[in-house]
Amino acid sequence: MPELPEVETTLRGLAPALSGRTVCGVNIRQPKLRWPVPAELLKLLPGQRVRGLKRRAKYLLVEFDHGTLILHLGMSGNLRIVAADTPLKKHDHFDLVLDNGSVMRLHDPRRFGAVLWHDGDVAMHPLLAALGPEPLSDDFDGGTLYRATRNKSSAIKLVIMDQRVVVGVGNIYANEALFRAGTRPQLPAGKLSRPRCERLAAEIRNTLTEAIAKGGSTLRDYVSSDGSPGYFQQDYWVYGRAGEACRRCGKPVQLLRLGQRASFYCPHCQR
DNA sequence: CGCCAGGCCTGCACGC
DNA sequence: TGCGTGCAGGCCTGGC
Repeated sequence: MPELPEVETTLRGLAPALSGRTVCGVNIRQPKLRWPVPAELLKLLPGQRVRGLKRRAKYLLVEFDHGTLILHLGMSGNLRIVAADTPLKKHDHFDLVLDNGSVMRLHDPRRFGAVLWHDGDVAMHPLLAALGPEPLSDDFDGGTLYRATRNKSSAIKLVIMDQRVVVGVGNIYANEALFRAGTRPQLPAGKLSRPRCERLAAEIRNTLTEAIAKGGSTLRDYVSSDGSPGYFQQDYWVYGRAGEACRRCGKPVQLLRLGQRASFYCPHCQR
């Protein structure tokens, strides 16, 4: 499910349901996710109060007094708040049972997601320590992107998807931001001029911001038992549209592979 | 049946 | 010897 906008939307849906609540139980039905779900959570979490919920890149961080629960949705995960008596579905792997009778439930068919625990400064966790700037913060702008791309021969699309350069840009929004910036995904990153870096950085921000705004309209889905992310209903400029007419110029959208990922672009609108 | 899918870590081979 | 780089593989299920 997630790129950054989906994770952010999930965060906003979960925060009011989780903040201030005390955990009264944990269920680990399937410990084999991306990494093993630590069994110590069964002892650690009950009795602890949720201090707050944050996001770093595509990680959701549930802060407790004695540490942080790190959640990642992988390719196919979602988190919902459900009533305690909600019947289990296939691939409902993990529950955080709260003191008000509700449950935060992780559903993840492909099991590329993660549930981890860290005490101490979570920013020092090995998965988080090397992450680059948040794209919607002041730490990321055209200058950041310009410096990160100097002397790089890699395709610009791979560079903006590199979580050390900027976090949260997945395959869909990388394609979309590059279209909006008029830049071909395969262009060697080091060839981008300063103004083109400014433009691309701005379009990354715009693309993600708009996607979050759209996700907000489906927010209720995250705190009820059904619903799907707004995601599938979105109209993309190029993503998934190989061979179809460019929405701007009408010429066919091209497909190529970069770093084993499908990449879509319009040869006329993107240079 | 084979291929594809929104993520991301690891390991290997290569060229400079 | 070291780096940057580009791949392939792996973890999984499900849909076409």
